[in-house]
Order: sequence, then structure tokens, then C-alpha cells
Amino acid sequence: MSKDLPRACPAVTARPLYQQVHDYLLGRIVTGEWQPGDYLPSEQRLAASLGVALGTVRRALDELAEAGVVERRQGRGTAVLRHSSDRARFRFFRLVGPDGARIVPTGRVLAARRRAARAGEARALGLSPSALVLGLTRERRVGGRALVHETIALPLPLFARLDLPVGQDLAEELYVLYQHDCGVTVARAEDRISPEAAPVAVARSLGIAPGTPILRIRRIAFGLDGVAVEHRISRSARLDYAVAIE
Amino acid sequence: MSKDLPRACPAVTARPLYQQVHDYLLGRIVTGEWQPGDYLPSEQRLAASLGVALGTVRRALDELAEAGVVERRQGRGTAVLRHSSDRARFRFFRLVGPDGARIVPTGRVLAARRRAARAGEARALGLSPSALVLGLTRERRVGGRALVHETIALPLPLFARLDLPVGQDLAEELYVLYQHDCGVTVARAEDRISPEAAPVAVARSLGIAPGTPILRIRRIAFGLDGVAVEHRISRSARLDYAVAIE
DNA sequence: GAGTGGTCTAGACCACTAG
DNA sequence: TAGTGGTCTAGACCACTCC
Repeated sequence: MSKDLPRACPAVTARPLYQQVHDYLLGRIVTGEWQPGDYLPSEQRLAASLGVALGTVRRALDELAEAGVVERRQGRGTAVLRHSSDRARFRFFRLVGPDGARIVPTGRVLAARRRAARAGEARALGLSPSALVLGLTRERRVGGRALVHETIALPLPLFARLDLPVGQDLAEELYVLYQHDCGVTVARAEDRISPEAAPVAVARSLGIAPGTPILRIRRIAFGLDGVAVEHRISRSARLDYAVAIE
Repeated sequence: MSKDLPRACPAVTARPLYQQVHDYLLGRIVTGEWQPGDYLPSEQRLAASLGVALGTVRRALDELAEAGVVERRQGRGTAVLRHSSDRARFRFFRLVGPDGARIVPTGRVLAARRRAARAGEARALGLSPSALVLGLTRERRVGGRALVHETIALPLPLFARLDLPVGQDLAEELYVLYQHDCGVTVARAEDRISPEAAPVAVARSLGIAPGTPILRIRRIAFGLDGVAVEHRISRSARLDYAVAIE
């Protein structure tokens, strides 16, 4: 418990102490020293081992909790957040039914194969052109009806160990599997929503007429270290995308 | 400077002190005691006059700043945020061009008339059926081309003093005018995005073929006091809606 | 009862802004 | 130079969880 903060020359580093502690703790999480579900040492212990005040550690931990990296529970401790936890569950799922209720569709992977990245995927993921990705085609269903059609690209060295049952319903969300199988935690995402006339293949999958207006949602997801880890295009005709602007 | 917090019986109120301070300060802003642009008393003064520690006031002010109610500047003080400030400017504008760049279109009100609220508007705004609203039709243009078509409903006693030049470009965003003319500060909004085939009137306005797939964005905006103050439907064929999920 | 995070206090020093 | 918010420290007490 004698890990020290890498203290830089104070002239060089104008960064506040609590940010340095934040980054230091995040670093230990990124490297896998603390796995999802693990409890960190208590605030007291961290403060003592780092040689800073309790309040400084608290602020760093509060910001990690704010960013969804960590979950704090009074009386228990501070744990690295799992994507399967209740708190993380709906964070990245923004589609709602006509009545505004959150939908929990079943996900089924229709196809998974290694292929060259398409131009847009390579650009978004920061890969060299035609780098290898794992390409997934996926449907989300409610009550036997397909509501969402997804095309997903995952950079391949990173996701080589992803273990997917093709053609049957997944019990877990994909992000839970990313974390469990490949040690990839999705920390942040950027969505872009455009209108589109349903392409033929998508229309057939969703059971609508080709050309029907649909939502096309392009997502780029980023890991804890800020690197892009997923390119996803979701298409839906019957669900709305909900955003709260606070 | 002898304003006291309304201290309730400690058995009844389990609410933390800093939340009580937060609500107390927000209340004084809502009533207009501090206008947008006004500086609040310093943390020291507030803490002294409320009889609480500096850290407690700081936490309350930090949360008001987080919520976009207030803006803090080192050396200056803490001021009630204006919608015209740089910080507030893009908070509620989420449409971007094909290249991902934020667009700053010009807004022009085509029509403004008092009318009965439509069913959906009345429900969203919490009005009695067929209550009176100010109905606006508006276009947002870039380079002479209409990119967004909007239908806006504003509950009428509240927005009676709204002063809008019809048919010419607006120098300010609408929310700035809400705040300036009517004392209404938009603090929060909920957007729902659906796909739609462009209705005839909208298609003509946007210069596209009727039936073209477009985005239909329904917004309900809320004031500082949590009451719904605006119902807005924006339609666009050429812009994307951008969301960052942190 | 021991240990954890949540709240509240008190005071010091620094960085920035303004006159 | 005076006043502001930003950072950092130190310590107290409480609410909650678990054994």
C-alpha cells in the first residue's frame, strides 16, 4: 500500500491534485489492476497511501462515479462499475416505445464474421484502411417482432476473444460481453441520428416496406482510455430516440 | 443580509443542508430577486448570512453551476446565467451538418398567432384542453436554404409579452427572447426523435419532395421551477441530431 | 462493533479579476 | 490591494452495511 502518486515538478504541472489522483486511479482501473466488480481500498486507505487529504481522494472518486467508472455505496465501499449493474444498464440504450416507456428488447446476433473495415468504420475507429474487424449483424426484438436492426464493427485484435452464440437470443447486453470476454469497458459514446429511407435488406428484416422513413443511428463508442472501440449503425422504424438535456 | 434558511424540524427533514441551500438560492433566482446577469453575494457573505459553513454554500453553488443555472468565474463572482452567454448558447441546439460541424442557422418567424392548444400540446404543457397558446411557425436557414421547420406552442398568459418581428431574421435565439421579454428561463428539455415522411407543407418549406424521410424532433422544455414552458416540433431532412453519452 | 461512504465544519493558501 | 472563487487540509459526527 505504498503506491505513490507520480509527483511532477510543480512548475510544470498546474493540474490540481484531485485530478492527478483521478487519473492515477483511472489508470489502475484501465490496466485491469482493479477489475469490474472489485472494491477499491477505502478512502482512508487511499488518502494515507497517496499522502493526500481525505477530501482530495473523495473529490477524485466522486468524479469517477460521475463519469460512470465507479459506483459508491455507503457502508460498503467504492467498486468498479459493471455494465451488468442496474446503474449502467440503460445508460447507453436510448430507444423508447410510442408511449415513451423504455423498451427492453431481446438481442439476437444473426451473423458474425471477420472482414475488412469499411471506409467509414476505419475512419471512426482510427484504423488503417481495410484493417480487420469483427462484423456483427444483429436484431432486437420485442414480442416476436424485429424493432431494431444493427450493423456493428469491432476492431479485431481487441475483440478476438468475444464469444457470441449466433442465431439465438442473448441473455446479456453486448456491452456486458465486451467487458466480460474482452476486458473492454465502454465509457462514452457519440450518437448521430439521421433520417433514412429503409434499404431493402433492412426493410425485410424489420418487416416494413422498402423506402419507409426510419431512424439511422450511428454510434461510436469509446473505452475507458478514450480509444474508439465500437462502430454501430442501428436502424429502427417504430421506436423513438429519447434525449434529456439537463 | 439576515435571510435565514427555513430550518425544518430535523426529524422531518432528512435533506442535507447543502440541498436546502441549493433550493433556497434557486428559489430566490426563480422569483427574479436575482436576474440573469446579476452577481450573487460572495460565498463568504452567503455562508455568513445563512449561518452555514463555506463548504456547504460552495457545494450548493457548484450544483447550480452544474445544472446551468449559474456561472462561476474565479476572481469575479457567481452570476445567474444568461441564455445569450457563450456557455448557454449551444446547450439546447443539437443539430449538426453532414460533416459533424455545429450549424448556426438564422431563425425567421413566419407566423405568430394566438390559438387553441392542440391535444398533444395541452397534454405536454399540462394545460386544460384547448387552452390558449401562442403558436409560432419558424424556419431556420443557412445560405438561403431552409434546413429546419418548426412549430412552437407557448402557454399564453406566460408569453403574452413576447415581442417577435414576423418575417425577418432574428438576431437572437428564441430562448434569449423568452428570458428577456417574459422572464422565462429554459432550464431543461426532453427531446423525442422519430422518423417521418415529410408532410406536404413541410416539404414545400424545406424544398424537398413530399414523403422524403425526415427527422421529427418533439421537444418539451421546462423552466427553472420545473414547469413545462414550450412545446416544439422541429423537422429537418438534411441535418443530423448529435448526442454525446457521457 | 468495526468499517465504510455521506455530511458538515473550520481555516489556510493560491490564482484570478478589478480598480 | 482587496475581494473573489479554486484548492487542499484536518477533524468531527452520522447513516449504512456486514459480521
